[in-house]
Amino acid sequence: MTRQGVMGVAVDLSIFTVQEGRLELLLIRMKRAPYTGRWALPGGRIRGGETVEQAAVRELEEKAGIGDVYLEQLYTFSEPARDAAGRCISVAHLALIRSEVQLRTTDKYSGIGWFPITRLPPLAFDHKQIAAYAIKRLRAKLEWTDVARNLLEPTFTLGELQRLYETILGKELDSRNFQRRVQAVGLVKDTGRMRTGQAYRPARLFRFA
Amino acid sequence: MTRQGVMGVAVDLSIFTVQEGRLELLLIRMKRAPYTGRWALPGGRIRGGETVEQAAVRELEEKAGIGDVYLEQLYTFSEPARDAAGRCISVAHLALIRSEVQLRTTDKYSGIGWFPITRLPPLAFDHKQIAAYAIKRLRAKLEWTDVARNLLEPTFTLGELQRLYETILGKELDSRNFQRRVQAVGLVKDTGRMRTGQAYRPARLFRFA
DNA sequence: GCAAAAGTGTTGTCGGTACACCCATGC
DNA sequence: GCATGGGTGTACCGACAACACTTTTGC
Repeated sequence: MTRQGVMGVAVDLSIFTVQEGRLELLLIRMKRAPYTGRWALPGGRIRGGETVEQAAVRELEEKAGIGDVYLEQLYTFSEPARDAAGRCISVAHLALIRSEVQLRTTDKYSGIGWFPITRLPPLAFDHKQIAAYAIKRLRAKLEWTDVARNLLEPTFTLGELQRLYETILGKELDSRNFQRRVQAVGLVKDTGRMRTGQAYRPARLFRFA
Repeated sequence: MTRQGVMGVAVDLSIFTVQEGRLELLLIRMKRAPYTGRWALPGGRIRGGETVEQAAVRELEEKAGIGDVYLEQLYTFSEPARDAAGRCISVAHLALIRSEVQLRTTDKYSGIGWFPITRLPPLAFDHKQIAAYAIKRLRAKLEWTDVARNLLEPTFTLGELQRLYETILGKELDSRNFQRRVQAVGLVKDTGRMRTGQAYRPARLFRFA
Protein backbone atom coordinates (compact mmCIF):
# COMPACT_ATOMS: atom_id res chain seq x y z
CA MET A 1 0.00 0.00 0.00
CA THR A 2 1.02 3.58 -0.45
CA ARG A 3 1.98 6.25 2.04
CA GLN A 4 -1.35 7.99 1.91
CA GLY A 5 -1.48 8.45 5.65
CA VAL A 6 1.42 10.89 5.68
CA MET A 7 0.22 12.98 2.78
CA GLY A 8 -0.17 16.55 3.94
CA VAL A 9 -2.23 19.19 2.24
CA ALA A 10 -1.29 22.82 2.70
CA VAL A 11 -2.34 26.16 1.32
CA ASP A 12 0.22 28.78 0.38
CA LEU A 13 -0.65 32.40 -0.18
CA SER A 14 0.85 34.89 -2.58
CA ILE A 15 -0.41 38.10 -0.98
CA PHE A 16 0.21 41.24 -2.99
CA THR A 17 -0.13 44.91 -2.32
CA VAL A 18 0.96 48.04 -4.11
CA GLN A 19 2.71 50.82 -2.29
CA GLU A 20 4.88 53.71 -3.39
CA GLY A 21 4.85 52.53 -6.95
CA ARG A 22 6.03 49.04 -6.19
CA LEU A 23 4.26 45.70 -6.39
CA GLU A 24 5.06 43.91 -3.16
CA LEU A 25 4.67 40.38 -1.88
CA LEU A 26 4.13 39.39 1.75
CA LEU A 27 6.71 36.96 3.11
CA ILE A 28 7.26 35.39 6.48
CA ARG A 29 10.49 34.19 8.03
CA MET A 30 10.39 30.62 9.19
CA LYS A 31 11.27 29.22 12.58
CA ARG A 32 10.68 25.58 11.73
CA ALA A 33 13.50 23.29 10.62
CA PRO A 34 14.82 22.59 8.04
CA TYR A 35 14.03 26.07 6.76
CA THR A 36 14.89 28.07 9.88
CA GLY A 37 15.59 31.67 9.00
CA ARG A 38 14.42 31.33 5.40
CA TRP A 39 11.74 33.56 3.93
CA ALA A 40 8.63 31.87 2.54
CA LEU A 41 5.06 32.48 1.50
CA PRO A 42 2.63 32.36 4.42
CA GLY A 43 0.47 29.27 4.61
CA GLY A 44 -0.33 26.18 6.58
CA ARG A 45 -2.01 22.80 6.74
CA ILE A 46 -5.65 22.38 5.94
CA ARG A 47 -7.95 21.04 8.64
CA GLY A 48 -10.69 18.48 8.75
CA GLY A 49 -13.81 20.50 8.21
CA GLU A 50 -12.67 23.17 5.82
CA THR A 51 -12.18 23.68 2.11
CA VAL A 52 -8.82 24.88 0.86
CA GLU A 53 -10.29 28.35 0.39
CA GLN A 54 -11.49 28.39 3.99
CA ALA A 55 -8.05 27.26 5.12
CA ALA A 56 -6.51 30.12 3.15
CA VAL A 57 -8.84 32.66 4.77
CA ARG A 58 -8.08 31.25 8.19
CA GLU A 59 -4.32 31.33 7.66
CA LEU A 60 -4.55 34.92 6.53
CA GLU A 61 -6.42 35.86 9.67
CA GLU A 62 -4.32 33.79 12.09
CA LYS A 63 -0.90 34.54 10.74
CA ALA A 64 -1.19 38.14 9.60
CA GLY A 65 -4.35 39.40 11.25
CA ILE A 66 -5.95 40.38 7.98
CA GLY A 67 -9.49 39.61 6.87
CA ASP A 68 -11.91 40.44 4.10
CA VAL A 69 -9.53 40.14 1.19
CA TYR A 70 -9.76 39.01 -2.39
CA LEU A 71 -8.74 35.38 -2.64
CA GLU A 72 -8.51 33.01 -5.56
CA GLN A 73 -7.23 29.47 -6.01
CA LEU A 74 -4.34 29.25 -8.47
CA TYR A 75 -2.79 25.83 -8.87
CA THR A 76 -1.78 22.75 -6.93
CA PHE A 77 1.93 22.06 -6.60
CA SER A 78 2.79 18.49 -5.82
CA GLU A 79 6.43 17.66 -6.47
CA PRO A 80 7.23 14.92 -3.93
CA ALA A 81 10.45 16.67 -2.90
CA ARG A 82 8.98 20.17 -2.60
CA ASP A 83 8.95 20.04 1.20
CA ALA A 84 12.14 18.63 2.68
CA ALA A 85 10.32 17.88 5.95
CA GLY A 86 7.95 15.34 4.41
CA ARG A 87 5.42 14.80 1.69
CA CYS A 88 3.03 17.73 1.39
CA ILE A 89 1.18 19.12 -1.58
CA SER A 90 0.32 22.78 -1.71
CA VAL A 91 -2.75 24.46 -3.13
CA ALA A 92 -1.49 27.92 -4.08
CA HIS A 93 -3.73 30.96 -3.75
CA LEU A 94 -3.58 34.58 -4.79
CA ALA A 95 -4.66 37.34 -2.39
CA LEU A 96 -4.78 41.10 -2.73
CA ILE A 97 -4.93 43.66 0.05
CA ARG A 98 -4.75 47.42 0.31
CA SER A 99 -1.46 48.73 1.59
CA GLU A 100 -3.10 50.59 4.49
CA VAL A 101 -4.06 47.31 6.14
CA GLN A 102 -1.97 46.70 9.25
CA LEU A 103 -0.22 43.39 9.63
CA ARG A 104 -0.28 41.62 12.95
CA THR A 105 2.79 39.66 13.87
CA THR A 106 2.69 36.17 15.25
CA ASP A 107 5.15 34.12 17.26
CA LYS A 108 4.86 31.30 14.73
CA TYR A 109 7.32 33.18 12.57
CA SER A 110 10.47 35.07 13.31
CA GLY A 111 9.52 37.84 10.92
CA ILE A 112 6.98 39.13 8.45
CA GLY A 113 7.33 41.80 5.82
CA TRP A 114 6.65 43.20 2.38
CA PHE A 115 9.17 42.68 -0.42
CA PRO A 116 9.17 44.33 -3.84
CA ILE A 117 8.76 41.57 -6.39
CA THR A 118 11.93 42.72 -8.10
CA ARG A 119 13.94 42.01 -4.94
CA LEU A 120 12.71 38.82 -3.42
CA PRO A 121 15.08 36.99 -1.08
CA PRO A 122 15.78 33.28 -1.60
CA LEU A 123 12.61 31.39 -0.69
CA ALA A 124 11.96 28.07 1.03
CA PHE A 125 10.24 25.10 -0.67
CA ASP A 126 9.21 25.74 -4.29
CA HIS A 127 7.94 29.17 -3.34
CA LYS A 128 9.98 31.00 -5.93
CA GLN A 129 8.13 29.10 -8.62
CA ILE A 130 4.76 29.64 -6.93
CA ALA A 131 5.35 33.38 -6.59
CA ALA A 132 6.33 33.66 -10.25
CA TYR A 133 3.15 31.88 -11.25
CA ALA A 134 1.06 34.17 -9.04
CA ILE A 135 2.58 37.31 -10.58
CA LYS A 136 1.83 36.02 -14.05
CA ARG A 137 -1.79 35.32 -13.15
CA LEU A 138 -2.25 38.67 -11.42
CA ARG A 139 -1.04 40.51 -14.52
CA ALA A 140 -3.28 38.49 -16.79
CA LYS A 141 -6.34 39.04 -14.62
CA LEU A 142 -5.72 42.76 -14.42
CA GLU A 143 -6.30 43.04 -18.16
CA TRP A 144 -9.78 41.57 -18.28
CA THR A 145 -11.28 41.74 -14.80
CA ASP A 146 -11.79 44.26 -12.03
CA VAL A 147 -9.36 42.67 -9.55
CA ALA A 148 -7.79 46.11 -9.18
CA ARG A 149 -10.69 47.06 -6.92
CA ASN A 150 -9.07 45.06 -4.17
CA LEU A 151 -6.00 47.25 -4.19
CA LEU A 152 -7.65 50.68 -4.17
CA GLU A 153 -9.93 52.73 -1.95
CA PRO A 154 -13.60 52.73 -2.92
CA THR A 155 -13.09 55.98 -4.82
CA PHE A 156 -10.02 56.96 -6.77
CA THR A 157 -8.88 59.13 -9.63
CA LEU A 158 -8.10 57.75 -13.05
CA GLY A 159 -4.51 58.83 -12.47
CA GLU A 160 -4.33 56.64 -9.38
CA LEU A 161 -5.86 53.72 -11.25
CA GLN A 162 -3.45 54.14 -14.13
CA ARG A 163 -0.44 54.26 -11.82
CA LEU A 164 -1.68 51.04 -10.18
CA TYR A 165 -1.87 49.33 -13.55
CA GLU A 166 1.54 50.60 -14.56
CA THR A 167 3.06 49.34 -11.31
CA ILE A 168 1.61 45.86 -11.61
CA LEU A 169 2.23 45.47 -15.31
CA GLY A 170 5.66 47.02 -15.08
CA LYS A 171 5.20 49.22 -18.11
CA GLU A 172 3.88 52.66 -19.01
CA LEU A 173 0.45 53.21 -20.47
CA ASP A 174 -0.96 56.01 -22.62
CA SER A 175 -3.34 58.04 -20.47
CA ARG A 176 -5.79 58.83 -23.27
CA ASN A 177 -6.08 55.22 -24.35
CA PHE A 178 -6.26 54.06 -20.75
CA GLN A 179 -9.06 56.44 -19.83
CA ARG A 180 -11.04 55.62 -22.93
CA ARG A 181 -10.70 51.92 -22.35
CA VAL A 182 -11.69 51.74 -18.68
CA GLN A 183 -14.71 53.91 -19.35
CA ALA A 184 -15.75 52.20 -22.59
CA VAL A 185 -15.61 48.77 -21.01
CA GLY A 186 -17.68 49.98 -18.05
CA LEU A 187 -14.99 49.22 -15.48
CA VAL A 188 -15.38 52.54 -13.64
CA LYS A 189 -18.11 55.11 -13.01
CA ASP A 190 -17.77 58.84 -12.39
CA THR A 191 -18.97 59.74 -8.88
CA GLY A 192 -19.34 63.42 -9.75
CA ARG A 193 -17.06 64.35 -6.87
CA MET A 194 -13.52 65.68 -6.99
CA ARG A 195 -10.28 64.85 -5.20
CA THR A 196 -9.72 67.97 -3.05
CA GLY A 197 -6.98 69.12 -0.73
CA GLN A 198 -4.07 68.47 -3.07
CA ALA A 199 -1.78 70.68 -5.08
CA TYR A 200 -2.47 71.21 -8.77
CA ARG A 201 -5.60 70.63 -10.75
CA PRO A 202 -8.27 68.55 -8.94
CA ALA A 203 -9.20 65.23 -10.51
CA ARG A 204 -12.59 63.54 -10.78
CA LEU A 205 -13.24 60.71 -8.39
CA PHE A 206 -14.35 57.38 -9.83
CA ARG A 207 -15.52 54.12 -8.35
CA PHE A 208 -15.70 50.61 -9.78
CA ALA A 209 -18.89 49.87 -11.68
CA MET B 1 -5.16 18.64 16.63
CA THR B 2 -6.84 18.21 13.30
CA ARG B 3 -7.66 15.13 11.27
CA GLN B 4 -4.73 15.53 8.93
CA GLY B 5 -3.93 11.87 9.02
CA VAL B 6 -7.13 10.89 7.25
CA MET B 7 -6.93 13.51 4.55
CA GLY B 8 -6.93 11.81 1.18
CA VAL B 9 -5.76 13.32 -2.07
CA ALA B 10 -7.20 12.05 -5.31
CA VAL B 11 -7.07 12.96 -8.97
CA ASP B 12 -10.17 12.92 -11.10
CA LEU B 13 -10.08 12.93 -14.88
CA SER B 14 -12.46 14.53 -17.34
CA ILE B 15 -11.46 12.63 -20.47
CA PHE B 16 -13.02 13.87 -23.67
CA THR B 17 -13.18 12.62 -27.18
CA VAL B 18 -15.15 13.60 -30.25
CA GLN B 19 -16.90 11.01 -32.34
CA GLU B 20 -19.71 11.17 -34.84
CA GLY B 21 -20.23 14.83 -34.22
CA ARG B 22 -20.64 14.51 -30.48
CA LEU B 23 -18.39 15.63 -27.64
CA GLU B 24 -18.17 12.70 -25.28
CA LEU B 25 -16.93 12.18 -21.74
CA LEU B 26 -15.48 8.94 -20.37
CA LEU B 27 -17.26 7.61 -17.29
CA ILE B 28 -16.82 4.55 -15.16
CA ARG B 29 -19.40 2.70 -13.11
CA MET B 30 -18.41 2.26 -9.51
CA LYS B 31 -18.32 -0.92 -7.48
CA ARG B 32 -17.29 0.67 -4.21
CA ALA B 33 -19.84 1.69 -1.55
CA PRO B 34 -21.52 4.08 -0.98
CA TYR B 35 -21.63 4.80 -4.70
CA THR B 36 -22.15 1.25 -6.00
CA GLY B 37 -23.64 1.32 -9.46
CA ARG B 38 -23.22 5.07 -9.93
CA TRP B 39 -21.32 6.57 -12.84
CA ALA B 40 -18.34 8.76 -12.05
CA LEU B 41 -15.23 10.30 -13.54
CA PRO B 42 -12.26 7.92 -13.50
CA GLY B 43 -9.61 8.70 -10.92
CA GLY B 44 -7.89 7.51 -7.80
CA ARG B 45 -5.66 8.25 -4.85
CA ILE B 46 -2.25 9.75 -5.33
CA ARG B 47 0.75 7.77 -4.11
CA GLY B 48 3.86 8.63 -2.19
CA GLY B 49 6.41 9.35 -4.85
CA GLU B 50 4.36 10.96 -7.57
CA THR B 51 3.01 14.36 -8.49
CA VAL B 52 -0.69 14.76 -9.14
CA GLU B 53 0.01 14.83 -12.88
CA GLN B 54 1.93 11.56 -12.64
CA ALA B 55 -0.95 10.06 -10.67
CA ALA B 56 -3.35 11.17 -13.39
CA VAL B 57 -1.21 9.56 -16.09
CA ARG B 58 -0.97 6.36 -14.08
CA GLU B 59 -4.72 6.19 -13.47
CA LEU B 60 -5.36 6.68 -17.15
CA GLU B 61 -3.06 3.79 -17.97
CA GLU B 62 -4.23 1.46 -15.20
CA LYS B 63 -7.93 2.01 -15.43
CA ALA B 64 -8.50 2.53 -19.13
CA GLY B 65 -5.33 1.27 -20.76
CA ILE B 66 -4.63 4.53 -22.51
CA GLY B 67 -1.35 6.39 -22.65
CA ASP B 68 0.27 9.32 -24.34
CA VAL B 69 -2.59 11.77 -24.01
CA TYR B 70 -2.91 15.48 -23.48
CA LEU B 71 -3.29 16.18 -19.78
CA GLU B 72 -3.74 19.41 -17.87
CA GLN B 73 -4.45 20.27 -14.26
CA LEU B 74 -7.68 22.18 -13.81
CA TYR B 75 -8.68 22.94 -10.25
CA THR B 76 -8.71 21.45 -6.77
CA PHE B 77 -12.09 20.62 -5.30
CA SER B 78 -12.14 20.35 -1.53
CA GLU B 79 -15.63 20.51 -0.07
CA PRO B 80 -15.38 18.40 3.11
CA ALA B 81 -18.58 16.52 2.24
CA ARG B 82 -17.72 15.85 -1.39
CA ASP B 83 -16.88 12.21 -0.72
CA ALA B 84 -19.39 10.46 1.50
CA ALA B 85 -16.81 7.77 2.32
CA GLY B 86 -14.41 10.13 4.08
CA ARG B 87 -12.46 13.31 3.67
CA CYS B 88 -10.74 13.49 0.31
CA ILE B 89 -9.83 16.42 -1.86
CA SER B 90 -9.65 16.03 -5.59
CA VAL B 91 -7.29 17.62 -8.07
CA ALA B 92 -9.29 17.69 -11.28
CA HIS B 93 -7.60 17.20 -14.64
CA LEU B 94 -8.59 17.51 -18.26
CA ALA B 95 -7.53 14.88 -20.81
CA LEU B 96 -8.14 14.53 -24.53
CA ILE B 97 -7.85 11.42 -26.63
CA ARG B 98 -8.62 10.45 -30.19
CA SER B 99 -11.73 8.39 -30.61
CA GLU B 100 -9.88 5.53 -32.33
CA VAL B 101 -8.03 4.70 -29.11
CA GLN B 102 -9.26 1.46 -27.65
CA LEU B 103 -10.32 1.34 -24.01
CA ARG B 104 -9.25 -1.51 -21.82
CA THR B 105 -11.68 -2.59 -19.15
CA THR B 106 -10.69 -3.27 -15.59
CA ASP B 107 -12.29 -5.24 -12.81
CA LYS B 108 -12.07 -2.25 -10.50
CA TYR B 109 -15.20 -0.94 -12.12
CA SER B 110 -18.43 -2.55 -13.20
CA GLY B 111 -18.47 -0.58 -16.42
CA ILE B 112 -16.78 2.01 -18.56
CA GLY B 113 -18.12 4.03 -21.45
CA TRP B 114 -18.42 7.21 -23.44
CA PHE B 115 -21.34 9.55 -22.83
CA PRO B 116 -22.33 12.55 -24.93
CA ILE B 117 -22.01 15.60 -22.72
CA THR B 118 -25.61 16.47 -23.43
CA ARG B 119 -26.77 13.21 -21.88
CA LEU B 120 -24.71 12.52 -18.81
CA PRO B 121 -26.17 10.17 -16.22
CA PRO B 122 -26.32 11.24 -12.55
CA LEU B 123 -22.76 11.28 -11.25
CA ALA B 124 -21.20 10.34 -7.91
CA PHE B 125 -19.39 12.84 -5.65
CA ASP B 126 -19.27 16.40 -7.00
CA HIS B 127 -18.42 15.07 -10.44
CA LYS B 128 -21.25 16.88 -12.17
CA GLN B 129 -19.69 20.16 -11.10
CA ILE B 130 -16.19 19.01 -12.06
CA ALA B 131 -17.34 17.89 -15.50
CA ALA B 132 -19.09 21.21 -16.11
CA TYR B 133 -15.92 23.06 -15.19
CA ALA B 134 -13.86 20.87 -17.52
CA ILE B 135 -16.19 21.51 -20.46
CA LYS B 136 -15.97 25.24 -19.86
CA ARG B 137 -12.18 25.13 -19.81
CA LEU B 138 -11.96 22.93 -22.89
CA ARG B 139 -14.09 25.37 -24.86
CA ALA B 140 -12.07 28.34 -23.70
CA LYS B 141 -8.77 26.67 -24.56
CA LEU B 142 -9.96 25.70 -28.00
CA GLU B 143 -10.25 29.39 -28.92
CA TRP B 144 -6.68 30.39 -28.24
CA THR B 145 -4.52 27.26 -28.19
CA ASP B 146 -3.88 24.21 -30.34
CA VAL B 147 -5.43 21.66 -27.95
CA ALA B 148 -7.45 20.40 -30.90
CA ARG B 149 -4.33 18.58 -32.11
CA ASN B 150 -4.97 15.98 -29.44
CA LEU B 151 -8.30 15.04 -30.94
CA LEU B 152 -7.29 14.70 -34.59
CA GLU B 153 -4.99 12.62 -36.72
CA PRO B 154 -1.65 14.24 -37.59
CA THR B 155 -3.10 15.41 -40.90
CA PHE B 156 -6.65 16.53 -41.50
CA THR B 157 -8.71 18.71 -43.80
CA LEU B 158 -9.96 22.12 -42.78
CA GLY B 159 -13.47 20.73 -43.02
CA GLU B 160 -12.61 18.08 -40.43
CA LEU B 161 -11.04 20.69 -38.19
CA GLN B 162 -14.04 22.96 -38.51
CA ARG B 163 -16.47 20.16 -37.67
CA LEU B 164 -14.39 19.37 -34.58
CA TYR B 165 -14.62 22.98 -33.45
CA GLU B 166 -18.33 23.10 -34.11
CA THR B 167 -18.88 19.92 -32.13
CA ILE B 168 -16.96 21.11 -29.10
CA LEU B 169 -18.27 24.65 -29.11
CA GLY B 170 -21.79 23.52 -29.87
CA LYS B 171 -22.36 26.14 -32.53
CA GLU B 172 -21.88 26.61 -36.25
CA LEU B 173 -18.99 28.54 -37.71
CA ASP B 174 -18.59 30.33 -41.03
CA SER B 175 -16.19 28.32 -43.17
CA ARG B 176 -14.58 31.32 -44.85
CA ASN B 177 -13.89 33.08 -41.58
CA PHE B 178 -12.76 29.85 -39.96
CA GLN B 179 -10.27 29.06 -42.70
CA ARG B 180 -8.90 32.57 -42.77
CA ARG B 181 -8.49 32.62 -39.01
CA VAL B 182 -6.71 29.30 -38.50
CA GLN B 183 -4.31 30.11 -41.30
CA ALA B 184 -3.73 33.74 -40.32
CA VAL B 185 -2.96 32.82 -36.74
CA GLY B 186 -0.54 30.14 -37.91
CA LEU B 187 -2.41 27.27 -36.27
CA VAL B 188 -2.18 24.97 -39.29
CA LYS B 189 0.11 24.42 -42.24
CA ASP B 190 -0.70 23.08 -45.68
CA THR B 191 1.06 19.75 -46.30
CA GLY B 192 0.62 19.99 -50.07
CA ARG B 193 -1.12 16.63 -50.09
CA MET B 194 -4.77 15.85 -50.69
CA ARG B 195 -7.36 13.65 -49.01
CA THR B 196 -7.99 10.92 -51.59
CA GLY B 197 -10.32 7.96 -51.80
CA GLN B 198 -13.48 9.83 -50.91
CA ALA B 199 -16.46 10.95 -52.85
CA TYR B 200 -16.66 14.51 -54.08
CA ARG B 201 -13.96 17.09 -54.42
CA PRO B 202 -10.67 16.19 -52.70
CA ALA B 203 -9.60 18.49 -49.86
CA ARG B 204 -6.14 19.70 -48.96
CA LEU B 205 -4.52 18.02 -46.00
CA PHE B 206 -3.18 20.22 -43.23
CA ARG B 207 -1.19 19.60 -40.10
CA PHE B 208 -0.74 21.64 -36.93
CA ALA B 209 2.06 24.21 -37.15
C1' DG C 1 3.99 82.85 -13.75
C1' DC C 2 5.46 78.38 -13.17
C1' DA C 3 5.33 73.64 -11.85
C1' DA C 4 2.57 69.68 -11.90
C1' DA C 5 -0.95 66.72 -12.92
C1' DA C 6 -5.70 66.53 -15.34
C1' DG C 7 -8.09 66.16 -19.27
C1' DT C 8 -9.18 65.66 -24.12
C1' DG C 9 -9.54 63.76 -30.30
C1' DT C 10 -8.03 62.02 -34.51
C1' DT C 11 -6.13 58.73 -37.43
C1' DG C 12 -4.51 54.20 -39.02
C1' DT C 13 -4.30 49.37 -38.50
C1' DC C 14 -6.00 45.03 -37.47
C1' DG C 15 -9.09 41.37 -36.25
C1' DG C 16 -13.68 39.84 -36.48
C1' DT C 17 -18.09 39.08 -38.69
C1' DA C 18 -21.54 38.87 -42.21
C1' DC C 19 -22.55 37.20 -46.44
C1' DA C 20 -23.01 33.78 -51.66
C1' DC C 21 -21.17 31.70 -55.38
C1' DC C 22 -18.24 28.60 -58.31
C1' DC C 23 -15.23 24.27 -58.33
C1' DA C 24 -13.79 19.47 -58.45
C1' DT C 25 -14.87 15.00 -58.00
C1' DG C 26 -17.52 10.24 -57.60
C1' DC C 27 -21.31 8.18 -58.79
C1' DG D 1 -25.45 15.73 -64.87
C1' DC D 2 -26.09 15.91 -60.26
C1' DA D 3 -25.10 15.59 -55.48
C1' DT D 4 -21.80 16.75 -52.19
C1' DG D 5 -18.45 18.98 -49.75
C1' DG D 6 -14.21 22.13 -50.99
C1' DG D 7 -12.69 26.48 -51.70
C1' DT D 8 -12.69 31.52 -52.18
C1' DG D 9 -13.33 37.68 -51.54
C1' DT D 10 -15.35 41.92 -50.07
C1' DA D 11 -17.27 45.28 -47.09
C1' DC D 12 -18.37 46.99 -42.54
C1' DC D 13 -17.40 47.65 -37.80
C1' DG D 14 -15.33 47.93 -33.34
C1' DA D 15 -11.05 47.58 -30.59
C1' DC D 16 -6.65 49.19 -29.98
C1' DA D 17 -2.24 51.97 -30.57
C1' DA D 18 0.19 56.06 -31.70
C1' DC D 19 0.47 60.67 -31.02
C1' DA D 20 0.60 66.51 -28.18
C1' DC D 21 -1.54 70.22 -26.51
C1' DT D 22 -4.59 72.95 -23.34
C1' DT D 23 -6.56 73.45 -18.58
C1' DT D 24 -6.64 73.96 -13.75
C1' DT D 25 -4.82 74.57 -9.52
C1' DG D 26 -1.21 75.61 -5.45
C1' DC D 27 2.59 77.83 -4.53
